[in-house]
Amino acid sequence: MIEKNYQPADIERRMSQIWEDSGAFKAGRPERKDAAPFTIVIPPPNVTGSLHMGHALNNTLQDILCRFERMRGRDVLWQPGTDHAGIATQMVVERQLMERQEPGRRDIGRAKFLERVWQWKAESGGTIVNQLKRLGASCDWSRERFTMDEGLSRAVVKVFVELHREGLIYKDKRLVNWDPKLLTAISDLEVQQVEVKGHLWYLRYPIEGRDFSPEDPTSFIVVATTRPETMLGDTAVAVHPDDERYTKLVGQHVILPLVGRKIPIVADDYSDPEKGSGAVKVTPAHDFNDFEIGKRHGLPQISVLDQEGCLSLTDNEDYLRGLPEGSTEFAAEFDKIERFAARKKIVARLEEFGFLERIEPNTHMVPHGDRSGVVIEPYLTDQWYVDAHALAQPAMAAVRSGETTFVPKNWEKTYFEWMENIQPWCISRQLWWGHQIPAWYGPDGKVFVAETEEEAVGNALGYYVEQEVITPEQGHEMAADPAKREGFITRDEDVLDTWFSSALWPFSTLGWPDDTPEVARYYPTNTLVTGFDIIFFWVARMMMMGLHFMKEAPFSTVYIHALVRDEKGAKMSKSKGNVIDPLHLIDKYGADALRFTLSAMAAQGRDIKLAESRVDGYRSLATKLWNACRFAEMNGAALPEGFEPAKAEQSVNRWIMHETARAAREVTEAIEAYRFNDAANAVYRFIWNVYCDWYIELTKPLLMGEDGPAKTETRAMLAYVRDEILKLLHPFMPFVTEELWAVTAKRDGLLALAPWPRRATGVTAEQLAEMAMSGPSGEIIPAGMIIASETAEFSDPAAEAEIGWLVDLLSTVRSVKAEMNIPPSTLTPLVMVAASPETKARAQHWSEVAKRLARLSDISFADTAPQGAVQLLVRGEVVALPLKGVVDLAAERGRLEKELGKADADIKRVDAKLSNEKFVANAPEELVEEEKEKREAALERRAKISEAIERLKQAS
RNA sequence: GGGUGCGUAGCUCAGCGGGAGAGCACUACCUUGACAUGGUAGGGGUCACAGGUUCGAUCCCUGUCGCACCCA
Repeated sequence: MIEKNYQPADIERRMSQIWEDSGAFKAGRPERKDAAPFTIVIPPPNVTGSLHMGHALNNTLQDILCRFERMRGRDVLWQPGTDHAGIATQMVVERQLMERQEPGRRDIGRAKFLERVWQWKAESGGTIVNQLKRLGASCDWSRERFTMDEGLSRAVVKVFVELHREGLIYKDKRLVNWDPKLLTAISDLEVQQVEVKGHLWYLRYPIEGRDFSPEDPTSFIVVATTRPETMLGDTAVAVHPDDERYTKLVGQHVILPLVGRKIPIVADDYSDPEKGSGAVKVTPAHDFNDFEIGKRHGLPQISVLDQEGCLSLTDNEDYLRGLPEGSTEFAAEFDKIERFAARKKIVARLEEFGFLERIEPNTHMVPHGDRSGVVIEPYLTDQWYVDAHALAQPAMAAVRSGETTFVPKNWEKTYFEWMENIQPWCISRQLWWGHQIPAWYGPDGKVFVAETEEEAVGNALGYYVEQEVITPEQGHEMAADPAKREGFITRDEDVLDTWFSSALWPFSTLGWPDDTPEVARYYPTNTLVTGFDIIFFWVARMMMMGLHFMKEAPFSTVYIHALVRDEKGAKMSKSKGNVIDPLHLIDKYGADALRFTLSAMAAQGRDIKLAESRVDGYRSLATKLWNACRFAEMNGAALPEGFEPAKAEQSVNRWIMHETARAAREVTEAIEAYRFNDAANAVYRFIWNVYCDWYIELTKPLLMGEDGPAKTETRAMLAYVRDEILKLLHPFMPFVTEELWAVTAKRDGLLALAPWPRRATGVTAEQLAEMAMSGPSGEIIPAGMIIASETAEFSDPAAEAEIGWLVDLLSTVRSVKAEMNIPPSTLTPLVMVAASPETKARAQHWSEVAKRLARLSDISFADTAPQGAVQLLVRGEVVALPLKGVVDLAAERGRLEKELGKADADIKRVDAKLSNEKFVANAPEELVEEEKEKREAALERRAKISEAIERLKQAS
């Protein structure tokens, strides 16, 4: 029995439980061992995360694909899990310690702190997973993975060691994006460029050998900078080689103000003559561009800041090297001043000595850490790098060759753009939470990389014994006792970038590096579904690692979906306060409504501006379906064993079969092409505008009439189409459909595992039959369901023409009656004028339906329209409503003349085309034919309308 | 500065060479045998602007204006 009201919250809770208990989403179902696998790995959300709209969209689309393919009989693995989110997680736990007024991270030490992180993970790490379940994500939850799992960690170590052995991972001293608050390097992609109203400071650098005077422009060169405090680390001044103002100065030197260092003036293209003074200061240790200039000109790199962004001068050998006498005083005075305070102080000092020419307001982009929010410092440090350039080559080739394709295709351009300009990937992070780098150092700093500590220590001790740094006896002792080697052999403290482990996700989750059956069966995966903002994070890196270690690209299709924005089109962000919480929408409208909304709006290549009213609107679809199913139930809808819908005799039943087949085709093809919005709209239209609006209305007389074969057939068809609808809608609205599936008939299996109305390509009819016959627990499924999957090719143009005529008739009559202001309660007679035998038969057959739906008292036939009747054209034939007395004849004449005008306009337009020689010559033949037919039809219409007007004249 | 995409009904969006559609909102009417979370009928758009290509442009090309995002 179907409940009276549709209550999503209740249904969703129950269905989640049923899916979980039945193991419906488990990959590797025995009865599908011969079926083609379909694999998707979830882009693992941060373990600290909670569901936002982006996740909701991303996972809805993945779920649609998975449920669709599962119903098509494939062995679906949707691999779920989370990533350990190094910085984010560490911050969460540190904050927690602070809030609880417990000792901080550094106080309790690394081991203890990591314990706390794991403890946190056990308590709160499952939030997002549970939220995904609420959304209805049909992942194989039994296979859930975490990037810090033992298995995945082994994969990370193996990959690191192998890449290191191949020279693709190395240690280097380069500039990194340094977060002075979190005290770690961060990735380019974790840096947000923020527009800041700053200044451009114009500084006078005295030219060597001339007497500096602010009054004498020949005694100095002016450089413009947005970061005056870095001037302490300047090692050159650059001018453009073609800039004639400075040609003579190239090769000369300037004396760095305050510091006293002698630095060269070099010619470099980087300097823009149009900007500032045309001369720039070069600080290789504090600016990415300057770093490159420095390399081109062999300049020293002088870092003047410490990890926390304070000036570091007194103990700084690089800084002090080559400075004149007395400069230590300045160093002592400015040492340890925080960078922004230092800026003020340095500018003041420069001004005091006449080195400051002027200050201009200047709006520019300043890098900020997206976690810490502080200004990021380009900072010179030793870090581990992956040779991304080398790994990118096969990754690009795979896309060029079509091994992997992007949908929509234009994202390939973004992918190539990024891959071609890829920089070495800095993978070390100065954090505790993450995969600690498997590298050990000896006393001389020599590095030993190995998969295990034993191996690394063994190698190291062997090496130092051989080098006679230690004796063999010492070596043995140290090997046996970690305490003895402490201080001699030390492990690298740093951990790896979270994305390093995420890059391995498509194969590490399947059990690699072990040789598991899952790796063999499910790799490479089929589709990756992700947002474009993650192309760089994810797609690129998984492609690199997948190709390098598995020799095959990790997925054949990358579907890039839109960003979900607020209804005004702004990106949702906490700071803007425009975030729409998907869980709030789920609570309010149900997960099904949210999912349907997101899919209906997921047009390719376009962002989703989400308005809550749309969700509300699509909830109505669930309600509508609910009530349609109630109607079917109340009217004895039942699918008898052996029912063959294709053999239905009633034209309305043949028509709905025709429409069902069409809908199934549309939905299937749209999902196959990742046109989720088209698929959603097709199923929406079919349910509401075909099944509910017409089929149910047209069959009411049959269903409520006397028992007989026609009624039996209609009851069967009502149930049959309902079931097909439940299937077609299931990927979009899994909860309500699964519930209705369960309550509308005695079923032998879940809807989630029922066969799709159209056969999957690559699955034979035999395979399908086999799958259909043995349900989840081996039970037998009625034959009707097998037929269901076979009849989707059904087509019946005759039935379509008949019902089409009926629909036109009813719509036209209703429209005119409304226009004439005839109250719906007034029943009026209808006269078919000079009806063809076919029309006459149809009219007789459908008279009861027509009378009810168009509020008619009677249908009769005549050779001519009665005097003073309203005359209508339905598919080329005249239908009259004798409304003499009810109708204002003048108004009716006005209406007809308007119609006549329309017909005339149509004829004129078509004539204009057809009389255009160029059109007839150039347009496709069938189009010209079409136009001719249009002309004929319009002429005929015009004649009938004229006739009607004549008749009306006679009446008045 | 470079790139990508977008300006279509009051709002949110489809469509994309052959006289424009949906949902919501709006108007009128309807407690008709599932559904008022409903039904029926309707109003509403020089498809941002200006050129060009074409027999024909909302759709293709160029430019302008406006908006958004990405990368410097």
